[in-house]
Amino acid sequence: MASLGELERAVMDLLWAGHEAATANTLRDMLAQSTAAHGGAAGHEGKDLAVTTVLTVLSRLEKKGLVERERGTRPHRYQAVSSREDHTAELMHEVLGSAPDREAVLARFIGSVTESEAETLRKLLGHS
Amino acid sequence: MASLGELERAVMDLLWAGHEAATANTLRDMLAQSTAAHGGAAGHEGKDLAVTTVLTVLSRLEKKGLVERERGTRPHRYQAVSSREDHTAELMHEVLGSAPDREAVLARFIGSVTESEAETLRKLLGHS
DNA sequence: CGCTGTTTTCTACATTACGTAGAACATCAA
DNA sequence: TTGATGTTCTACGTAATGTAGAAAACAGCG
Repeated sequence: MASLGELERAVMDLLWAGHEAATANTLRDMLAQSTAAHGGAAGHEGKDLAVTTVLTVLSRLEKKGLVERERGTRPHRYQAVSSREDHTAELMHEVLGSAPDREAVLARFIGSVTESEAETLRKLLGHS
Repeated sequence: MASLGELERAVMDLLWAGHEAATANTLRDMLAQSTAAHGGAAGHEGKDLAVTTVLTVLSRLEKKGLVERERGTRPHRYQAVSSREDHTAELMHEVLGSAPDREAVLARFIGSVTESEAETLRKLLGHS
């Protein structure tokens, strides 16, 4: 119960990137720009959406518990409930928990982590 | 591109459990039994499905690359392409890879791992 | 207070994934 | 060839998602 559609993900990416709360209009504009300036080939084309579309998506994300809004201000301001890192880590735990033999999964998982990441993990696990 | 429906998951669970290749009929029977004998409360009720239903699901799983079939034998025999552990670990990597700052995600991830799992990880990461 | 521009909510439709299975086609043994 | 058994095609219902117009709620200005 945590998969996102393409547009939903694009919106979350924006909310996660600019760490402040944003309005639907702001987000619509950002989605329209969506600079292909990454130097990469892939990437979302500049979608030119209606504000209502963005609002619908935001409502759905709110219902999913990923976004919360300030209702006080007039153009409501939206922000991610948790950071991208927290959310991703949570997702990883969900996936991990879906298997009976968690430790076996971890073994496979560790097997294909980059050395730098392995180093990070060693540090994090060091204490105790 | 890796989320499974309820029935798809049930089928994969069977294929992962009994490590041998199975026929659609066998799987249909297994799904019908689906012993509530786990002692647990939850669990899938004994679904009594048509064989074609199982075949459809198996085809879809094959298209998703999760299942492969022997076409030689007459009742085709189906089996999981990779073990549940491998598949789950792969999923975890997909999730992890979806974030820009992988190491930050790992930090959060490690933060909420059980002690026994942490121990496992230390062992696995032990030798530099 | 009523009008108008802005913002939000309701309602709606298209597309796709998935559960489900009948109809039609393929195959093999007798 | 025929019948039993197995597989593929086709199809429909439901839910999620992308998309947005219509309608309602508001806030400031005469």
